[in-house]
Amino acid sequence: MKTSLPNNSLSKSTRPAGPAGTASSRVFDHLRKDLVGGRFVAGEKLAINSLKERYQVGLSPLREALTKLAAYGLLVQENQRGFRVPKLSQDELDDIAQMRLEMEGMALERAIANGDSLWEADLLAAAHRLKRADISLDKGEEWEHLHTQFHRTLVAPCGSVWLLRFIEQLHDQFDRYRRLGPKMPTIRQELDEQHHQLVELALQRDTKSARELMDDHIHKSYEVALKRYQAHV
Amino acid sequence: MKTSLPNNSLSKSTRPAGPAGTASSRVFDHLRKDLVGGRFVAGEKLAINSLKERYQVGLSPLREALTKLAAYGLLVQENQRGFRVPKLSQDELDDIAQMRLEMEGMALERAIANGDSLWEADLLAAAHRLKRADISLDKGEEWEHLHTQFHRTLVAPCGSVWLLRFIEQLHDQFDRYRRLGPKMPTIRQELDEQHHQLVELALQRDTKSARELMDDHIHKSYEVALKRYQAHV
DNA sequence: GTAGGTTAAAAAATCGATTATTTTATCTAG
DNA sequence: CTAGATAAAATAATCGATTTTTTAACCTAC
Repeated sequence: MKTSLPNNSLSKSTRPAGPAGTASSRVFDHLRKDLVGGRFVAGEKLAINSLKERYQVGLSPLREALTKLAAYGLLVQENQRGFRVPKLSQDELDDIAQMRLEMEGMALERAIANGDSLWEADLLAAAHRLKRADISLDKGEEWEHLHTQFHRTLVAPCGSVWLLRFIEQLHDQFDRYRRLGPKMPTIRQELDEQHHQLVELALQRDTKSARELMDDHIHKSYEVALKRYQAHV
Repeated sequence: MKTSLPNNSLSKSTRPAGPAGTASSRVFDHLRKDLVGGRFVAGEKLAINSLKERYQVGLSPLREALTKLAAYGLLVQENQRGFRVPKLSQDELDDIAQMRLEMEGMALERAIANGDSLWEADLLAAAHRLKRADISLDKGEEWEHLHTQFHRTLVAPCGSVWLLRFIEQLHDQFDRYRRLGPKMPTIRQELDEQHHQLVELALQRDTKSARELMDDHIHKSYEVALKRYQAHV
């Protein structure tokens, strides 16, 4: 039972829906960002007609995007009564964090076992870009994007398409909590320090220490997210 | 960091779309069954217009269902060129099986730790129903449904909504391979034997043995699925 | 006043037709 | 013949209007 590498995903079809994509995929991307970034209040019912204006699309592509987001877990769909933003709860945050612990730990170990020198280069690059964005005052979503990208790169060569897929989904869910409230540069830098240590340990192929650090990293992030959630309620 | 219990899911909104559900959710359920049951050939491009007739719905609900299935991983959507049934590959089968090993093992251990006496009763009932369906000649999808139900019950009290969700998704994916070709009652009974042993070990709270058996069970299923895949190619 | 029922307004879901894009078939120049 | 361009057909995506269902407002009878 060996492991696989590339193949399908939500991504190929829907993510890089830049200027060329369909209306549906563009709204999907946009809404996804907005939901993860906390631009809707948890529990809120979505008024489809205002979304139509907000995102400048017709009903059909909008509904398709909402449907997809519901299947992905960023929305809840109730038959005959539309879509709403999922509520937040500590129980769920705990669940998400614990799953991240298990799955990203597993993925990191495998990535260290499989990753080649191209990966090493990508990793260094991703960490560097992240640090840069950290220093310069963050305009827009730049840091968030690079942060996501860094974690993605870290586990990319784990060899399991499904594991990567689940991890991505969990990240989106986790960020709904972590990104409550305003950004805190102090914490950001503290976590960023760990990012660099992670790269070091990965390059040294020190699986055990890397995993321990990853656990710690997720735990720290969890504490941040939890504080924000509690402050937010 | 404790664990959570109930909450959201794809299920609440979309699964129990019996007679009352929307057209979209009914087609979703139906298509999901058909895809998992292998009634479409892997790689095939779906002709939306024939699906419209086959499932007796209009374009909008049909497209919503297809979109949702793509987000769920049972279809692939390519911008501007519709939907197709994902290809099968041994790499992917290996990936899915390995992920099942990890995740269902984890879930089973947690379920044994958390499950109460109601769970014990449910488990016995589910195993019994499955055995009955096994004996009587299988008309329709009865056995498949009870089998799914059994495995769902087994891990139900694991305490993680997300873990359950991922496992369900992996099961659907796995079944695309396992259910290639005609049903084999012999193998079915052999696996069913393990189901009963699993119940026994779970009731005894013998975590270690239960997990080992679960690993073995998944491994056996994997070999069945692999044989079918190879015969199918 | 309040439970139960009726009606009006709002929202969700679906349909049928239109528009945009891709695919296939056909043509033409080299 | 064949590569590349062009036109026609097929398919995908989107729009606007209609139908269905839910929600809210308003009665009426106890």
